[in-house]
Amino acid sequence: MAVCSALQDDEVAELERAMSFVRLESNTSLVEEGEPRRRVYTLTSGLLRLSLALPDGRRQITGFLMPGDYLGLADDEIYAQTAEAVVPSGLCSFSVRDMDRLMERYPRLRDRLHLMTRAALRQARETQMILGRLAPSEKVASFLLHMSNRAAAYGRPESPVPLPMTRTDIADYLGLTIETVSRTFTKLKTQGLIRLPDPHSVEIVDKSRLAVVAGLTVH
Amino acid sequence: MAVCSALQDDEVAELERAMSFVRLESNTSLVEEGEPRRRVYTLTSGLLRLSLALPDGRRQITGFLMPGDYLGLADDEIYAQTAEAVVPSGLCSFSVRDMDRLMERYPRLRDRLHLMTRAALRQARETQMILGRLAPSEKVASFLLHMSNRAAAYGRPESPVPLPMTRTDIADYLGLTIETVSRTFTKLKTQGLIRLPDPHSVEIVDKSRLAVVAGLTVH
DNA sequence: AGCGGGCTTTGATTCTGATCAACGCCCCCG
DNA sequence: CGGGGGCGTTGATCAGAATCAAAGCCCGCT
Repeated sequence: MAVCSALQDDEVAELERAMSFVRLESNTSLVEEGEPRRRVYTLTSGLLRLSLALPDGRRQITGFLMPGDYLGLADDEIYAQTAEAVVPSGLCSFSVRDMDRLMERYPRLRDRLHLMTRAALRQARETQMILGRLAPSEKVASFLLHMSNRAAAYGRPESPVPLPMTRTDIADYLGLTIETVSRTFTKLKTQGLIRLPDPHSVEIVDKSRLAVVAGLTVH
Repeated sequence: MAVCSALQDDEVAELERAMSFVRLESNTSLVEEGEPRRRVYTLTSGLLRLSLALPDGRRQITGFLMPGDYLGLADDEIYAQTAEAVVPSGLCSFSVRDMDRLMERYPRLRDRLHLMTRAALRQARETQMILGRLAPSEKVASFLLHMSNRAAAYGRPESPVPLPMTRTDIADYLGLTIETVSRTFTKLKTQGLIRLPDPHSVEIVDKSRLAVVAGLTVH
């Protein structure tokens, strides 16, 4: 567990006393945007989507949470976004009060969480670039490379990238429609950059050409 | 100065010893994306733009810094984005080393900076929604309301909103072209929601209808 | 006062991605 | 075994933003 890696054994013991487990079914929500923030969570298994909603129902997914990621650290009085399970997921949860106490007591824990918040901010800014300035194929290509890198960071193979989320989720993450996402996958497949054994897994055939499509390298 | 508001008088004194001033002309850069991060800054006067660039020259402005805002807090070894002055600006600067020391010594300073980082993250996520899911008029309308609110937060009038940045900057912030930004301003003017005494100041005539256009209220 | 350049606005056209629509596939369930 | 629904793909059309182009405006400068 990521949270523990910053702690000594005795610290871990105390942390565990303050902690409780949650199990979450697919497509159920853990917290809703606007709810009072009472607990913070860390994902131990599965995948969550974080999203903001507009009054008329439009949705923007701001990110996907993978094991070791935190939820609720950047919010203040109320949660700023909704968190739902993409697949069955497990989480550890702490009351905000306990977590504050723990962070005060264990500077290394606090530092680690702050590092993660800072990384999340840098990530959010990268995403701003993707949303604001990339064409659809570039968006999808960089999404695939990003998911591939994250998988690799968890020691999983970087090539058959599992995409447990739906096309709707991907569209709402990239600021596209599902049709455009689907067509873009097809196009990348036709160009021989990826293979699509099934809709929820993508095999990256030509990573460097995919990086070119992503607009991250000069042509 | 915002940084000082979290400190006692004697703390302020120490802070000031570690600090140095920088003055920045319009359209000059303070730090460049990719440079080693040696100093952190706080803006005391003026306006900065933060941006990311693609190898082919496309640019995404991730935000505008106003007095009291910080620069370089979320980065690690290298700066993740470029910061340039929109208008002549003044900043206080600290070496990363000094700032780390100060944050360690003065928990209230550290907490305040972390709060600002968290707020920046929430802000970046709002911006993701704006970039990914809003139509051009909605983008421009919410940008105007946002600038108006920020002005109000600094005790300035909320209505003639000063927009010192160029149309290009606004376009690169909202993920649009300058033509679309310009046309959208004209449209909002025609609809009687705003007045444009000159290109760099916007008078908000009908705030509530502007909020409707921004997509933030149900029609 | 006249000139030049940067920024903004406006107009005409193009083109891409959204929308509308239909179909296929798969899985669950009766 | 047959039906139905969710999800994904594909196709046709449309709308709107990007692009291409030109002109206006406001400065500072000579």
